[in-house]
Amino acid sequence: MKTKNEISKEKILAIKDAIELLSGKWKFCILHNLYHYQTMRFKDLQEKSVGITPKVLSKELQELEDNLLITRTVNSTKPVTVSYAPTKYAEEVQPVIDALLDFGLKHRKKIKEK
Amino acid sequence: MKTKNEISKEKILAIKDAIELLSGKWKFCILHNLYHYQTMRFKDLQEKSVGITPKVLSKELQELEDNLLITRTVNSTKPVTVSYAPTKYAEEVQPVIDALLDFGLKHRKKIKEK
DNA sequence: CAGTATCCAAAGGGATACTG
DNA sequence: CAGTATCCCTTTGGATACTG
Repeated sequence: MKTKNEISKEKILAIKDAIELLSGKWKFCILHNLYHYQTMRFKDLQEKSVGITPKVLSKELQELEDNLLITRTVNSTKPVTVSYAPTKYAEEVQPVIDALLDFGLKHRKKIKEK
Repeated sequence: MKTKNEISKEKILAIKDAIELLSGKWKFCILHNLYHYQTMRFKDLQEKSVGITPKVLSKELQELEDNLLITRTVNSTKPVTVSYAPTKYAEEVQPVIDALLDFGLKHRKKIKEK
């Protein structure tokens, strides 16, 4: 086995983190909707992400918030409403999405050829 | 809620596929090792992917092969050995890896700041 | 409206042992 | 050597009901 340039443990972890961040069943879908509408309430997200249950939606939103990709704002209305919006920082994931989309489209074609 | 350009169902699926493809706990690690060494045997992969069990390694390799990212070659030695190598097509995932790495590194810094 | 609580089924993955 | 077979635990996520 020949030896080329090694990739560091740090880099492996970084990639794993990035993958994990987008791996939830609905996470990408939520993120996409938020990019699209800019600001949405819990119920809006539930309706757009057809099939998601409140428990799961809540969990995924918390994780996205923990990762600083979205913000959660409580509005003093009656009854109280909550708005979710993508952060400025979330723009940093755009290149990842683009790369995933590009490869994903190619790959679907490729696999169909089999 | 304002309306911008919609993303198609097809695109959403493509992205989901791409994410799923890399989501296995060891898949990226295996792919990385194969890029690095070009060709490895089952046992080599097991040793380099510290902690993986043969059952899981076998499964992940099959999935990568199904997705045309690696090839599996049986060598007529005694005892029989098997070589795994990345395909030419596997180069197409490189931009995805790069984007994931780039974001992942930024993200790890960002999260530490919290 | 925006969640939380509970229960449950399926999938992912580890440990260990075995086989051609 | 290159896997398979079995068992089992943890995680993920769906269904349903309930609360401030």
